[in-house]
Amino acid sequence: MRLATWNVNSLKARLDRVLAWAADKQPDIFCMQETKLADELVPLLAFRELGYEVAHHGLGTWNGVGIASRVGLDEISAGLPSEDGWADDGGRFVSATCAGIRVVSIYVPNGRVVGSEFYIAKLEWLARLNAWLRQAADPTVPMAVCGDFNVAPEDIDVWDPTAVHGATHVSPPERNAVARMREWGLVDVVRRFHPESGFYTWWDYRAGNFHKNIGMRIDHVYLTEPLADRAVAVERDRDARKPSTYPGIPSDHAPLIVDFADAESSRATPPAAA
DNA sequence: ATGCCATACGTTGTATGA
Repeated sequence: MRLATWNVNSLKARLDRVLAWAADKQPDIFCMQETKLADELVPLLAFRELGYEVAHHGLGTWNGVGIASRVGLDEISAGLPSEDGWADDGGRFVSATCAGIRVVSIYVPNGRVVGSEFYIAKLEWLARLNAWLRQAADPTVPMAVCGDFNVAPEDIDVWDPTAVHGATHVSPPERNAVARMREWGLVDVVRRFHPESGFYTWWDYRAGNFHKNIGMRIDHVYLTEPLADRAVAVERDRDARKPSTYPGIPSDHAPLIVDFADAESSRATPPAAA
């Protein structure tokens, strides 16, 4: 079972590349962010040709998140709910159950500049996500929260912690919010498999930053323990960030891929050979 | 390293991103 997540930076502009990549990498569950599409403009037929159903939440122009699955797509929920009835209607949260896994695709607000109204809104959104975890989710149930968190959890996740524009993505309140997600019971599975520094998922388009590895690790796959225990490999597909590998211009983000052992294969006693 | 790029919207520019 293969799970992937990718900030595609416009599914409209990136469609050929995304489809070619999916056909090549064959994710069973494929979370996308920044589709920049309204729900009715999602190219469902193109995904269906590859065997995927798609759940999507987006208003168009900005944001937009989706989950493509070829292992079932049930209990679709769009928008981040909260106790007071507030829900994200900006296209930043969609969830569905796929092959017994609760899958969540998120696009956390950017925040722009520390202290700005956008930064406050980012912290509020992350607080609501934490509240949703504690109210509506269960750390003993297989769940994957995937997407563009717009937070680099540690200094090793950014090329220069002092140089980040406006100091967002690295500020203590943002990092604390993501730490609270881990404290609740989510595992940073990419870190578990790749403790090295400089394992980035985003590089600015400008100034050759990709080739100089001037970037940040801001896209994440956070798993509850029962699912993290099944993970056998984690790949960050740096090739997908290169112009030459797939059709069209690359996104400024690289995809993450997590491979899992089948639920049955973790049994203590393997099935008898046929 | 305050944008040299890329996107959307819409029209030769502005807003946004991280």
